[in-house]
Order: sequence, then C-alpha cells, then structure tokens
Amino acid sequence: MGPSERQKKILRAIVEDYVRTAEPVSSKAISQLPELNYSSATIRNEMAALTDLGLLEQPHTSAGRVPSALGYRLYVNELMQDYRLSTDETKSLNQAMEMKMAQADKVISQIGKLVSQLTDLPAYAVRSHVQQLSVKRFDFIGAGTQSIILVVMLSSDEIKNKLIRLPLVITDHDLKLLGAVLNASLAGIPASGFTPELIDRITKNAGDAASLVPIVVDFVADLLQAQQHSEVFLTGQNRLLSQPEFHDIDKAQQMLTTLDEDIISNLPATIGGNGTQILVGPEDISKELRDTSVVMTQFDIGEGMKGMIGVVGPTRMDYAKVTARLSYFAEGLAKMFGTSELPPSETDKEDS
Amino acid sequence: MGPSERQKKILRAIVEDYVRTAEPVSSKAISQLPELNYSSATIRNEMAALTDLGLLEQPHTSAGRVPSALGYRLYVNELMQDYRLSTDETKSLNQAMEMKMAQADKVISQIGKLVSQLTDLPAYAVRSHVQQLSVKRFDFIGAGTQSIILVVMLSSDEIKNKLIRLPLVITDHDLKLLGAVLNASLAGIPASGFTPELIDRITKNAGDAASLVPIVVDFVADLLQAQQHSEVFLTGQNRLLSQPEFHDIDKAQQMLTTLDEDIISNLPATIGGNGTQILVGPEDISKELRDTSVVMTQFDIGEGMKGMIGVVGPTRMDYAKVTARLSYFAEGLAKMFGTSELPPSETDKEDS
DNA sequence: CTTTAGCACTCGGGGATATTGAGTGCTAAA
DNA sequence: TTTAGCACTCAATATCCCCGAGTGCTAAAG
Repeated sequence: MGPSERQKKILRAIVEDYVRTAEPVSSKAISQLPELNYSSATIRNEMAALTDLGLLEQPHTSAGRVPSALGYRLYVNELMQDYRLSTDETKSLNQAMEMKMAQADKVISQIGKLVSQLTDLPAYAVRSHVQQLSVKRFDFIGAGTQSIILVVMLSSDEIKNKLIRLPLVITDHDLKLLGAVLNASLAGIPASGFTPELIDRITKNAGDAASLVPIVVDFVADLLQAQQHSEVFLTGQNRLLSQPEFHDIDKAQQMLTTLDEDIISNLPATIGGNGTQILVGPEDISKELRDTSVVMTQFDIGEGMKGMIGVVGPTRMDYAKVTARLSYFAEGLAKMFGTSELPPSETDKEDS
Repeated sequence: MGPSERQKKILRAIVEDYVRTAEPVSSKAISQLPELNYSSATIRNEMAALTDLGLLEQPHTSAGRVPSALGYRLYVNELMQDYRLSTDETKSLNQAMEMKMAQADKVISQIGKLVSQLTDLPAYAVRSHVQQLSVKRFDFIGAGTQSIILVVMLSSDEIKNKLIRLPLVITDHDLKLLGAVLNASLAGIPASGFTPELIDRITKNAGDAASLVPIVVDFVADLLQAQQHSEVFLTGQNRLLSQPEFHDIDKAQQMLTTLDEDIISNLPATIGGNGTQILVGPEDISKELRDTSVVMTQFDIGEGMKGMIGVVGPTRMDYAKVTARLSYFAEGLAKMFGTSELPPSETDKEDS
C-alpha cells in the first residue's frame, strides 16, 4: 500500500528542504512549515512510516531523514511541482539562445556551456545521428591548376569539403566525368556499402581522373564514419565542486572521472527515451554513484539527427528548476533547428 | 651575489625531491643522497643560506624546506636536466599522434586530450590566427533549383561553406556573375574592410542576384570574425584533483575556475614568446595561484596560424618531464602541419 | 675556515577523550 | 489521533597531550 496523501505532502516537503539545505531534514523543521502545522512528534510518526516504505533513509540513528532513491523517484514522478520560470529567467534564457551560434557543431557545444551556466552544474550536449549517413551529391571546384576542392553534401544536408592537391594536371572535362560517375555510383550509399568491387568499377569508369578515386573514397568513408560517431561535449565540471556532497575530494574525483568515461560513452546509447528523463544515480546509472543524478532532454534536429542536453548533479538537486530550464531550452532549440519552417533569410548554416 | 655551485646542487636536489614527494624536504634527506655526502648539519647551513637568498621557503619553523617561486625559476632556467624520453615513451607519443585526426579543428582539441593523458595533468590547446583573415575565392554550386551552396576559400586555405535556400529562382548565369563580382571586389579584403559603400557597389553590379548579396556578405563577415577569435580547448581537469596540493577542495575549485576563466581568456594573448615557456604560478600568472604553474609550447601551423599547447599543474610538477613531452609533441605537430612538404597523397583536410 | 656532532627547542599532526546538541523513539496523557 | 515529555543516541566539535621530524645554534674536530 502506498503512502497517504499527508505522507506524500511530508515527503515532498522533505525533498525540497533537503534540496535547499543539503542536510538531513528534521521533524521539527517540517512541523514548522505553515502548510504542515502538526507537532514534531506527529511528523516523526509519519516519517517513521515513510522510512518503512523505503522512501526515506536515516544516515544514522540520531539524524534527520534523507530521501532515498525511491523517494526521489516518487517525488519526480508525482510530487514535483512545475517550476515557473520567472520572466527574468526566460529573458536570460532567450538572450542566451539568441547568441550567434556561428557553426552547426559549435552550436551544440555552446549549448552545453549555456546550460551549465544557467543551472550552475556540469552539463553535456550530444549530437547523434540516428540514420545511416550517405552522400547526397558530389561536386568539384577547380582551384588553380594544382588543387581542387571536393564538396559533398551529406544526406543530413550538411556540407563537407576537402582541398585536394593534385598529383597531376586534370582537365575540367575529366573532373566533370569523375563527378558524374561518383554521383551515379556512390550517392545514397552508406559507408558500409563501399565494397572493393564498387570502388573498382568506379575507378574503371573514371578515365584520367582514376588516381583521384581512392583519395575521394577514403575521405568520404572517413567522413561518414566520423559523423556517425556521435559527439559529446561536457563542460562546467568545476561547478560540481561547489556542491557540498563533493567536498570529499575522493568522491569528487570518482565522480568526475565517471563523468568523463562512463557518461560520455554510455549516455549517447541511452538516447531513445523521449522528452525529459531523470536518471537517479544509483538506481539508473551505477551503484557507485550514490550521490549523482542526471537530468536530460532530447530534441529533434531534423534530418536524421537527434540532440540531447543533460545536466549532471548531486542526487539532491533542484529537479524542478533544472527540468524547467532544460525543457525550455530544448523547446527553443527544436524551434531553432525547426525542421519545416525555414524562413528564406534564416537558412541553415552548415560547416563541415 | 648568487648561490654557490654547491648551493645550486642542493637546490636542484631539493626541487627534485619535492617534485617526487610533494612534502617539504629535510636536510637529512638531502644529506643521504650519494652525490651530496655531507652531514645534515652542513646541508642545514646551506639551506639557511638558500632561504636567505629567497630560493627556499619554510612552511613553518620546524618543517623542511620548499622551493620558492624564485627557486623554481632558477631551477627551470639553469638547473633542470633534460629529461630523456624513453623509447617506450616516444613510441606511445608517436602512436598517439598518428591517430587519425579527421578534421582540422578537431585536431587541436584531440591534441589537448592526448597531452592531458600523457602528462596526467589538465591540458589546453589553442589555435589562433595571427593575421587578418580574408577570403581568397568564392564559388557557387547549384543544388537543385531551390538552393545553392556557397563555398569560400579563406586566406588560411581553409574552406567553409553555407547552404543557401533561395527565395527565388536564380539562373546559372546570374550566379556566375555574382561569383565574378564577389571575387573581384571582396577577395583579399578582411572583414574590417567591408564598408557599406563597398557592399553597395557589389549589390549594384550583381544584377538579378542582388538579393543574395546581403546573405553572402553577412555569412562571410561572421565567418571571418569567428575564425579570428581563437579557440581554446581545455581537458582533463579532473586529473588535477589527484595532486595532493589540491586535496583542499577550496583550492581545487579556485584553481579550476581560474583555469576556466583566466587561462582560457588570457593565455591566447600571451601567445608571442617562442618555444617552450614556463609560467610559475604566483610569479607569472596571478598571486592567488600559489600552487599553480603552466608549461606551454607554441608551434607554427603555417598559413598565418599558430598553435599552442599547454599543461597546467601544481607548481611542484615534474617540469623536466612535462617539458620534454610537450616539446616532442610540438615538434611532431609542426611536422604534421608541415608548411612546405605536402606529399600529394596526404593533402590537407579542411572542414568549414 | 669548514665540517660535524650534539642538544635544546618548535610546532604540526594524530589520537584519545570529553562535551554538546540536534534529533529520534516511545510512552502516556489530552 | 495528536501531542507533550523524556530518555537515549550519536555525529560533530573542541580540548588536550604527546610524539617526532626538523630546525638553529654552539662548540669541538678536521
């Protein structure tokens, strides 16, 4: 049987107090709240019940109570009140987002920094491709007799390029031929489809430009690989140190390295749930991370790409506030990357 | 009057012992070294002298000695022995460098990570332009009727691009015209030279493509600005926490934030000295940073760009080793970016 | 004049011990 | 069902003391 309404109210009060103070919460503190006007003894009884239900924990016999992982779960699922962004906050959020984010991959790392600043916690940002990438079209631009520029447009509509210094002089005509052959044979094919036979055939058809084929193919293959592999940006680690739970250097370091290693490599895989997710440390990530939680939000970037921003903090963190900021941000971003409505003056700006 | 030879020898021993142990060095410890076979009393006398010279310090009356900032300075300038990289080390350094560093700006951040790993300290990497950038040439590629790709080659030989969705249909002919006009009027001109009059003249000459002019110009102007502004990558902050001097959380945090703020913003400006430089904390950076030093090395990337890699660590760090690794690395990089010898198969790989 | 042995003195670190006070659980009365 | 009251627990803090590493100085030896 679950907790009573009053018990939930108390639980909520405890979580919120704990979030504020980072100290175990006493019955007295709760009994003094205007909305819970009972004596400390009454609260104590209820707290004992909540402890039996596994929603609270006691660091030691004569200390106050602290929410357990289960307690947090209940809190974030049912009890948490939407945090209302103040107009000041929305203003600064908007301002932050309006910042010129010059290049597409820079955007994602900028976002990380912003989120970190706004929550005063470490944050990370991920961009990951959910579809197999391929090249949509190839173009060559002559750049003097000694070099040409290869420009490829990916299926994600990103454009990448490479300057190729020529080992020999190649005529415009040959270049056109090569372009045509490549467009005919490689367009739409993901890196996994680059079989030796295919390459062979292309080389045969490429005429005098045959010597360029391996260079181009290697470049494209590398590119597709590299893009596939998603990127994670992590910033603001130092902000974690101001949290009291990490005043223990060892914990702090363990935390930071886990951040660097685990989170970075595992979280992209976690991508899949939708909207804002809250991972409560020991429950959802790893038992060692007693005091760590992650709040993350995903959003669509369109063109087969997803983005994700997340905040890492003490299990005791202000979920409501963090969540609010995060989703507001994610909405803004989704709009910014807006899949459909592209006003002609605000075209995509891509960089390879 | 400077220290005697014997005093220097003692100073060197003290620095090196302190680097190893992170504990104040006692006269006894020194007197036991085979190369300084004096009684502890003798050493004590000399140590007292070195203290008078300001080269050593005493944390408190009955503790051993610790090198002062001045002491370190003398050490790194005169006393430090070249650290010989073992073959194992060179091997792993080479291996690390051979790693595919797919894109030009990625390279620089990868380097940071590598250096951090190899020194087990936080490291940063900077790429900065020393010359005013301009565009070398403009090209357009049609991509369907609704969009075109603008490709610009910068004076640094980097290539950037932008996908432009067209508000209207533009003929190939118009596009060629626009390209010609831009190449004629904007090539070689830095952003600062984009005067309203110039833009005006271009727009007049652009015929039917006039509506594209502002888009292109804005893009280019932004681009040149953004590139000018140098980028700093900092990684491995957590490694600092394993150093005993930062077991004090407050120090650690102060350090980390200073890292984030000061170093990041100020060091690029410091670019200018040549070769490997050692900045001893309180002396060269800021008085607050009692325990922090920076070792940094610059190298030429060619094409009006400079790179810099640096390591941040406790003032007590193994300067010899760090310096060795750093310069080895810098050499390798300079070679890699090698200005002149570009084997045709290993062309520049640029990304915009 | 330089080196060294000897000795008194200093002072931080660590361990043991006492003290405090916040908080609990339980009981009995309202 | 709520509350007042009280005994009890235990982490955190303060206090004290001792240990020993290390120094500075002096006086003797080289």
